[in-house]
Amino acid sequence: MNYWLMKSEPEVYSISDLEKQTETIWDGVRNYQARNFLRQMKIGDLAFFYHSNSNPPGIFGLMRISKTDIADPTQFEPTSKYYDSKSTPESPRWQTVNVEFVESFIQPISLAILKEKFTPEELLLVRNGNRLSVMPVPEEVAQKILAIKYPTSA
DNA sequence: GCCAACGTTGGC
DNA sequence: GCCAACGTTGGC
Repeated sequence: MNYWLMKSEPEVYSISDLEKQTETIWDGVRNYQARNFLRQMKIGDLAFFYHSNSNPPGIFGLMRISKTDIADPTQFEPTSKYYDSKSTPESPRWQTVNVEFVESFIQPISLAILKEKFTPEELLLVRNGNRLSVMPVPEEVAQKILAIKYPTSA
């Protein structure tokens, strides 16, 4: 089982949207490095839901990968902003996954905290200038994030 | 709104 | 294949 971090602007799609919807397709990723990570995901993997362009930015919840290797349908829709004229259904360029809601953090973990706790080597997110919207999170780092989230009194 | 840090595009 | 111009991301 692997851990991931996936970004979304809450004004576009937030953890509470996912909570209401229960499950959604993570469409619209058009960056090859991010897509390559999406291709590596396995059913049952866990992903931190990161709010970008928000105040504060940070990890707001947790979700689970529920379906993998899906051709992103928006690449075939000419009216979509994610339309890719060079992609065909026979050989789709962009794959993605379905995610299902696990939990919304009562106390979100802000970017400031993440920068405090982790080095750029441990967590790609805190690397200066990083714009990747899908990235792996090492097991050890994921456990520490969950430990911050679950107080030690438990 | 500003701007740094990227990724992509396209001329050559 | 190089690289300048351009577009986008995302923190602040």
